[in-house]
Amino acid sequence: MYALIDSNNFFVSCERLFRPDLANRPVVVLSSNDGCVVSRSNEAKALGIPMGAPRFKFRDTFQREGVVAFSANFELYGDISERISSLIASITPHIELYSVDESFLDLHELSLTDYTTWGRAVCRTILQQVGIPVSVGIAPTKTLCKLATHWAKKHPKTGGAFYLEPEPGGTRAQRGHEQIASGGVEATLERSKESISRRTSPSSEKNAFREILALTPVAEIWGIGWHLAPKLRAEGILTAADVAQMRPQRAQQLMGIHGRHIVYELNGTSCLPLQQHTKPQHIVSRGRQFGADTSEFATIEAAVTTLAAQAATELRHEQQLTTHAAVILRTNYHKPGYTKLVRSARFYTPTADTGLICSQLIRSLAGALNPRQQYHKAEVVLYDLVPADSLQTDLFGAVNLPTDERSRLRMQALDAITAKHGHSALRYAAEALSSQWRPRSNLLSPRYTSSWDELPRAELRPSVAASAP
DNA sequence: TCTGGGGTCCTAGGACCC
DNA sequence: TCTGGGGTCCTAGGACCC
Repeated sequence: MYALIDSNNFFVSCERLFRPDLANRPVVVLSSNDGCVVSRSNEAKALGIPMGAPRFKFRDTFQREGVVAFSANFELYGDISERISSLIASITPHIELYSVDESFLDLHELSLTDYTTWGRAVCRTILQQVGIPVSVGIAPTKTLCKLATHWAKKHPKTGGAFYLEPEPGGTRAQRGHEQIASGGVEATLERSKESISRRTSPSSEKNAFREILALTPVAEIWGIGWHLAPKLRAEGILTAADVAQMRPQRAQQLMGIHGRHIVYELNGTSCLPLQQHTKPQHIVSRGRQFGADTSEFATIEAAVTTLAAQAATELRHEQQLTTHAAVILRTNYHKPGYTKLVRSARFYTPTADTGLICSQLIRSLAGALNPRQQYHKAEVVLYDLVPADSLQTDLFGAVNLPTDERSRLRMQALDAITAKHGHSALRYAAEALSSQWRPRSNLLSPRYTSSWDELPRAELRPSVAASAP
């Protein structure tokens, strides 16, 4: 049995944690450059602001409805996320940290008798100790946990937790392959939409499983995205109940191996085990859209150096080395004549040296830039990673060992100084050539929990306290 | 005017091996 | 009816997640 703990409107909830005055008001958090909406409070959702909405298209709504917008404050969200993770780790060691706001738990060692009561207690504890509202879904497979969590979120009556119990034998064995009802695909889709909007809760506990599957459109199933959903609908497969009744072979034909897994998982057979130990990454990348498009080399050099330095830092943190780095410059995708420029560098001795990676990438870029292009975004990608403790070098690598050792110690010193004195204490000079490229984030909240200068202040005034009733 | 960032995995096809 | 069989590796593209 698994549980999924999923924070509600996570980024917005983090902002509200320090701004209780924003409760019950429409609040959104924006992406980099304050471009798109990436998190919405329930009030903002109710105003019809969709996920990913470009801010400029909803400026009127924001103004009219008094929507409060924030630039994304990832330092704050990361810190709050860690607090929740460590709280969950005290419940069971069998955890998969799936994303910044979601964790799967394997419940087999907890010997619970009442899943729902346990789930509600988890919600209360996290709300009380961290201050973030979460939803808990409990089920025998991760895919069903997702559905259960979704249900818990949509229905306050659940108290934030929902246990989704499959019927014994699964839906497929009992019902066989369903034919599309008369009237064709379109009519069936319409009927299904109607039934979804009309009904909000299953009529009885006994039939809850089948009904919830029948009320879940295919696009809401974990693993089925906006590309596959129309393909399935064209086949007359409209809901999770329909997917659960597919032949696994057919699902694999339409959706690849994931499709087969989804069918089994919806029927209560687990195919996706808990991934407790994070595997080493295959790729490290850092990219940013510029605050304003540019063709100036110095600005681009500063951007690429900064991004490469961030990527190299992450690489060292992961204890890996790269043998292949690339820099990608793009013009604006939304403007005619979109184009990109890719240059790469190879390292015959694997490295995580910021200076080496930066200088090679900048060198590869020099002369390649088209001065008539307005560049919109830069990305640095490090691939072909190898563990830092493996001593694989090229044929002549042994000759360079003293150099490599000096590089390793240099990076160690850089990381130590950064850890003690902050990101900008020690930088490569090219980073400081220009800050023109930096994205806008004009609506940034303070880093309440991770910067001494930005801690919230509380003042106790004895006179006020004394005169209060 | 203004449209995010950072990842993962699978698949098909081509080139190659004996 | 039935081109030999059984592989590996690489890449580009496509799909997904939050």
